[in-house]
Amino acid sequence: MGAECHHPDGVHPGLKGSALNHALGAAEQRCAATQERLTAPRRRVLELLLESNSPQKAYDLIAAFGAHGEPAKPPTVYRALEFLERLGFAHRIESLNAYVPCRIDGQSHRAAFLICDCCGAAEEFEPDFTAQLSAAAKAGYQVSTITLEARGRCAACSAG
Amino acid sequence: MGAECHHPDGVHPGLKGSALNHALGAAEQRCAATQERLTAPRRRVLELLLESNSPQKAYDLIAAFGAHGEPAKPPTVYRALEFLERLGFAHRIESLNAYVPCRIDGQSHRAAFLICDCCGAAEEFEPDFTAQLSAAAKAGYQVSTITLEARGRCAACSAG
DNA sequence: GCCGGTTATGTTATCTCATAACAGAAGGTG
DNA sequence: CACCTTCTGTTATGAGATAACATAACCGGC
Repeated sequence: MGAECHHPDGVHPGLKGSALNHALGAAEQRCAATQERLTAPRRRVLELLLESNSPQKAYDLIAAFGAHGEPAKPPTVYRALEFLERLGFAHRIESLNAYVPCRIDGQSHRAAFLICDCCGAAEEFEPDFTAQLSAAAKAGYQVSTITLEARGRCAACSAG
Repeated sequence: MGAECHHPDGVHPGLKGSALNHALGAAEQRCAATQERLTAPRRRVLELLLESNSPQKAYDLIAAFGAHGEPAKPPTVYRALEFLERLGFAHRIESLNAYVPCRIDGQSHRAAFLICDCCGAAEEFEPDFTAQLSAAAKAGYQVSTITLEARGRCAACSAG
């Protein structure tokens, strides 16, 4: 998936087989616990995100949606993404116009990414926004969501 | 400019008259100091950003570009924005697909914004990325740029 | 069981955002 | 002024996202 290099895709290998089923099952459970429905298109989009090892563009998901190569209609996928983001199953990476499955347990409403400009990997990490939230409070802002995107080179690409 | 409310546009009033000319002059000087050229279209786009009190969409700039109502062609404005971003005169706000003039002196390569979902204001602040940079270093990343966008409500809209 | 509200999907069309590609003009240097 | 480099003008198209409306599935009360 590397845009500029041939380094291993590394960090998040993409799930398959039983690991994938397990992740989807966990999502079902989390939905059931909150009266939300993981319907077929939502489940399919989550599956596509989990299977992949790099951020996926909406139109990649649209193209890959059908089991036998038929694409989805754009609203189908955008609606599913909206749902998955709302429940914290997926994140949008603004600077890439792309989507990733959430790799961190729990629904934090906060996302932070290390994005490798070389291999295209996007690693989610647990952000410590203390400093920024205190700056926001000082300015009188009530922050509801906060995202951070750091661009650079991952360990493998720095070394290579 | 408020999307959802009628609060004062507040934080960054938008420059005009001599303040605007002064800001443009300062930009000229900074360009001259580094062998860069603040050409007519670049200067015009910077002027439009400085005049406004809220983040501007690219096509808003395109529409407002001409002195007598003639729009610019898209590449004209996008090229100017690219230049202004490169030199630190402007920032793109990813989550809005919009642009603001840099309100902080010096060329930091770092931007952080408090964005009010109520009145649409975007306030730039000096970020302290110590915590996140240390997390990135721990993961082996070499960070080149980093952006942060916090959504919420500004002081005026929280009060109102 | 079936009615009625609510939520989700299917479908068409369109809108917004951004860039590729290439020709020509302007600046700067020997 | 010849050359190279950078910037601009122009046409066309590609990528990303949503509006609007009709239909279908779910689910609670009765």
